Amino acid sequence: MIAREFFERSPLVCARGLIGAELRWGGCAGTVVETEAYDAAGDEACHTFFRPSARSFVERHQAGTAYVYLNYGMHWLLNVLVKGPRRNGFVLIRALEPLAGLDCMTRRRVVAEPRKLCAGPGRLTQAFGIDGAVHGEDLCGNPEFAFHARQRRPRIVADGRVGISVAGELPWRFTLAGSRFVSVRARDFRIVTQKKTGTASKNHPGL
DNA sequence: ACACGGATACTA
DNA sequence: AGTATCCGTGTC
Repeated sequence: MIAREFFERSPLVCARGLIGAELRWGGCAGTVVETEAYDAAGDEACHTFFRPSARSFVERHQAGTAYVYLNYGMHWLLNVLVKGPRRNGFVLIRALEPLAGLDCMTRRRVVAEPRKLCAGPGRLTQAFGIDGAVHGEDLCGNPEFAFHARQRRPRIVADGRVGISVAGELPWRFTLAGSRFVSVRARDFRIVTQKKTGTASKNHPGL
C-alpha cells in the first residue's frame, strides 16, 4: 500500500508518481492511467482558488485524504489531498485501466466496452461506487481502499489539463504513454519519465 | 451539437 | 431568493 509519505510531496510529483499505481476499492481495482495536478496556491483552476471550504479542507486534513465533490450536479470526482513541504494541492484521478471487478463495474455503469468503464473522472467513480461518502476519508489506512505501488516505472506523457476554463495550458495532466484507457488522448507526446535531465524540470517550473 | 443536474459562493 | 459557475457524460 502506498504510504502517507508518498502524498507529502508537491502536487506535480504526486500526480506523476501515481501513474501506473493500482487503485483497489473493495472488489474493484484498476491501474491509474491519467491524473491531473492542482496547486492550492495560485492555481486558478484549483478549488482553493475560489472556494473557502476547499481552503479549510486543506488546513484540516492530512495528506492522503480523499477530496470528493459533485460536479455538474451529477458526477462525483475523486481527488487526493497532497501536502508537501513547499506546496499543497490535489491530484485528480481521471482514468483507470480496469483490472478486477469488471462485472461489478459494468453493472454500475451499464456500458459494454471495458475501454470506457473508467475512462473519465466521473466514469471511474461511478464504476467504483465512489461518492460523497468518501469525502474526507483517509486513503492510507485500509489496503482494500488504497493505492498500491506500481511494479515498473512507466512511460508518462505530460500535456495540458482538460475540461477546465482557466489555466488549462499548464502541462499538469499526466497519462500512461500509449494507454487506450485514458479519457482524452494526449495532444503533446513529451515523455516525462522521472529522469534527472530532459524536459521535465524545464516544463515544470512548479517543481 | 445540447440537455442534464446540484452544491458552493457570490449578490442583494 | 436569485444568479453564475463548475476538474462531465450520454445522446442528440
